[in-house]
Amino acid sequence: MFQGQFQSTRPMTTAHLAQTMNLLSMPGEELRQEIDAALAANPALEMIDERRCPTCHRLLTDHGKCPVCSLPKNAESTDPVVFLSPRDDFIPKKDYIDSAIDNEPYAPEVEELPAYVLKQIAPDLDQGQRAAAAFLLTHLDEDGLLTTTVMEVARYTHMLPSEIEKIKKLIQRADPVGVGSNTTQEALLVQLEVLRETQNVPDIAEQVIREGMSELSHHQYSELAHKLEVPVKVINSVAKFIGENLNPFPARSHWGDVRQPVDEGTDVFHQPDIIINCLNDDPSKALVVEIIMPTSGTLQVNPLFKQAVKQADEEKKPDLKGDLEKASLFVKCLQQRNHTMERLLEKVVNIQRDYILNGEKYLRPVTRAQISRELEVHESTISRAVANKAVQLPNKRIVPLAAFFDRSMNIRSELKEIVENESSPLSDSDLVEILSKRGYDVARRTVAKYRSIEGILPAHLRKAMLRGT
DNA sequence: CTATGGCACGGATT
DNA sequence: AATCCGTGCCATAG
Repeated sequence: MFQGQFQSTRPMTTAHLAQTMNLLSMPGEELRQEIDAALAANPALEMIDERRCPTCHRLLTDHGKCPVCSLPKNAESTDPVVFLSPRDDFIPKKDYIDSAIDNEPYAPEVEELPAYVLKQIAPDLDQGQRAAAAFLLTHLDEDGLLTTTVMEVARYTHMLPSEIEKIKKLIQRADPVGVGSNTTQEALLVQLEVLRETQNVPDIAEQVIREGMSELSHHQYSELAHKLEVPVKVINSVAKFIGENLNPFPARSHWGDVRQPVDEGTDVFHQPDIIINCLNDDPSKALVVEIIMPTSGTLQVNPLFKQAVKQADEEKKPDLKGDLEKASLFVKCLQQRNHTMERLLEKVVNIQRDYILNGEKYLRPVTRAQISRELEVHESTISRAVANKAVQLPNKRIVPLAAFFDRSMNIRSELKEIVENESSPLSDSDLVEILSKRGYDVARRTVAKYRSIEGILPAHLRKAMLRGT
C-alpha cells in the first residue's frame, strides 16, 4: 500500500508538496501575509470576490447556494457541515496561539500589583480612603479585574457608596489603566476615556464597546455591523483600533501575557482559525464548521493573464510563463491545504462531537496518528494541520486545535468534578480508587500530576482552605 | 507512617 | 530525532 499522500488526486512536484506543507502549518495571520505577498509579487494571481449570502454574509458555494442557509431546516442528519469561509473581518493578532498554548504559571509578581497601584494613588487619599482602596485592591483577580462590588465594599468599610465609587475611579485611571474595573467592558471604556485625552479616537469606538461587547469578543463583525447599522469596514477598523490600543485585562499588559489556555470565560481578542456552531443553535442538529480564510475573496489565476501570455512577444514569454507556473502552483497548494483542512475537520468534529457540545469530560482520546491513518495521509501532515490553529466552540470558548488531541483531558475533568463535589478533601490514593471505579485506571503519581495541571491543591491544603475561609 | 512532589526512565507521539 | 506523558522510586514534610 502506498503511503502516497496526494498522488491519488493530482500530480505533484516536490515544490508543490513542500509549499503545501508550509501553508498547512500556518495560522491565520501568516497565511494572510503569505497570500498577500504572493499576490503582490505575481501579476498572474488575482483575488475575486464572489457572491455572498444576503442573510448571513457567507461566501456562496460553486452552485450559488449558501452552505448554511440552504440546509433544510428540519434536517435530521448530524453530520457536520464543513466549509471554507473567506472573511473580510479578519483581524490579525500575532502570538495569540503562543500565549494560548504556553502553560506558564502566573507571574509571581502578580501579588505586587495591589501595592503598585496603591502607591500611585495614596498621596490623594486620607487614611480612611486608603483603607477602602486597599480593600478594593485586594479583590483583584489575576487579570486586574475587580471581584467585588462597590456596594459590598461600602458596607464593609461603612463608607458611602459614592465615596467608594470615587476611589474606584481613581484606581481605574492609575497604571495599568483600567485596573479595578468590574468587567472587561468597563476596563475598555476607562482606557478609551484616558486615551481620548491625548489623541483622537474613532467616534463609534465607545458605541461598539457599549453595545457590541459580546459580538466584539467573538469576532462576529458582520453581525455587529448589521446591529449598529454601519459598514463592516468601519467595524473592522474599530476592532483593529481596540485590539491595538486597549486591553480588556488590565493586569496583562503590565505583567505580560502569560495565561492559562482553556480556562474560564471568553478570551476576548484571540482570533480563531476555525469556528464551530450548532445549526440554529440547536445541539441536536448538525454542527456548522467554518474554516476561516483570512482573505476577503478567493484566489485564482487571472484568466486574462493566461490569454496575454499566449499572445505575448516571443522574448518575453519565458518570464510570463514562469509567473503563470508559479501562480497556478500557489493556487493548487492553497487548494490542497484547504482540502486537507476540510477533511481533517470533518473527521475530528465527528469524533469529538460530544466534546464540542458537552464539554471537556466528553473528549475522546484520539491521536494524530489514528486520524492520519483514517484519512490516508502522512502523520506529519496532520501534525502540521493541527499546529498553530485555534478553534472557537459553540460555547464561544477558543481552544487550540491541539486540544482535540489531548489524551487525558477527560480524566482530568472527571477528576476536577470529583474534587469539586467532595465532602471532605480526598487524598491522591482515594482519588485513584474513585477514578478506577469510573473506568479510568491511572497511577497515584499520575493523579498528582493531573491535579497540578488543573491547579488543584493537595488534600491537606484544601483542608486548610476550608478552615481559612 | 502517610501524602506529595522531584527526578528520571522508557515508551508513545509528533 | 525531538518531545511529551505516565509511572516508579525516593526524599521530605506533616
